[in-house]
Amino acid sequence: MIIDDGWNELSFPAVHVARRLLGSMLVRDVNGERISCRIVETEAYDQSDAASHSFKGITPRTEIMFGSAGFLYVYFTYGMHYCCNIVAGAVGAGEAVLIRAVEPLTEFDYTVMAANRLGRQGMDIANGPAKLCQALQIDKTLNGHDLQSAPLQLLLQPEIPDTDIITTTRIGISKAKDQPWRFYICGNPYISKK
DNA sequence: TGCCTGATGTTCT
DNA sequence: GAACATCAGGCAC
Repeated sequence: MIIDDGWNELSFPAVHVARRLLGSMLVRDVNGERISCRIVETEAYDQSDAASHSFKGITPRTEIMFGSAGFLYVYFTYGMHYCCNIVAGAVGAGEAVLIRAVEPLTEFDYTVMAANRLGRQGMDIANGPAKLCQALQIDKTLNGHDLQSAPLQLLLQPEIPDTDIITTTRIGISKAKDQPWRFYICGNPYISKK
């Protein structure tokens, strides 16, 4: 099923896809409820990148990253957090885009996400890769999930103008820190703090 | 506001 | 056995 004519763009390089995904929507069905949110911050990773899980080649964990674009790569980190990526690039390229922050679209979405975050309030309910996974109840059971289908769908939206996108170096990593591969929507209050 | 630290499981060497 | 694409709480200033 083709949701959007732009879907094929996901097989472009991760740096392109990371920008393209800004403003797109994620729709999550969980516990009989539907949460909709907008992607406002991303980071690109590819195989040439020492900070990327794919840097050392295919392992049982990273094989999803080397698969088809448009699938979800979920990994567990720091013993207590999940982070989610959208696979990008050609098959075998080992590229992905880390979703760092989303914003709820409606009051209802905000309420459900805040509840998933154990009642946390304000702008920090999903402004971090582990936070948004908690808010949207994304865990390893969704690793390898096709984002064209429920219970988690990616809906591509018209491209955000370059003038509204801020590009910076990535945060929260120890290797390849200088790559300017973090992107967020200018002025959005839901992005990460660092 | 900013720094420090504890919590914790998976992955890889 | 160490590293890790993190987060939240506590403390000093």
